[in-house]
Amino acid sequence: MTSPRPFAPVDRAWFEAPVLALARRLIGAVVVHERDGAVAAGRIVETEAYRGPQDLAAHSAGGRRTARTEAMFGPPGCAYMFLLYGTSWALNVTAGPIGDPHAVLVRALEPVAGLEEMAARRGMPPTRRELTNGPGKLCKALGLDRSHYGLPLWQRPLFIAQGRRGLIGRSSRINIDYAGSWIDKPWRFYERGNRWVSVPPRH
DNA sequence: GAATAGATTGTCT
DNA sequence: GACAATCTATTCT
Repeated sequence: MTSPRPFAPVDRAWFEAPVLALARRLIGAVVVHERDGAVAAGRIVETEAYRGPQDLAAHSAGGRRTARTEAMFGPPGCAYMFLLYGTSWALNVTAGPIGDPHAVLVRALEPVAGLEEMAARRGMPPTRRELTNGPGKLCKALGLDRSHYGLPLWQRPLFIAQGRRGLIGRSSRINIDYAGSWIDKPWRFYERGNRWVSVPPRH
């Protein structure tokens, strides 16, 4: 076994794209978290775009700007972390120019490095889909939480690296029943046929 | 495999 | 005090 190829952060300009384009671009890219000399990383296989202030599914709907949503209003390519149901953290990549509260939710990863550490954090074998096939699960596997709020994703210790592109599909978003007609927007992107996608889309 | 209920806490009303 | 871009265990079939 050779040691894993080192991951290189993408350039800051890589994130400068409309939120839907960025959500698509992120499929196949790799999230890398370095801590204490250890690397945990996973290929992104599922994302969702959130485009406030118009999008009622976004936390920034109606231009709501609070301590929680502040990162969405900042520069693109930063981590917007938030807590779900009091139990799970979720990772978003901010998008759009400064002032436009857009973000891309990372919903599922295919583990590519640091498998043993991820398995230990999740308390299960690294071969299980449940290791990283959901927004909360992948944050727990990578060791991400509140402390990563607002970090730029073009530099260590938490960054995006280039990865192999796959065939991309799209569908409506998951678990946003409160969002009226915005439920139906096809703003979820995923890699077709990848077993780590959280909810297998019906085609 | 599908459906259901309970957990648990930061954020906002 | 209510709620949430979810996860897990449990109870069916």
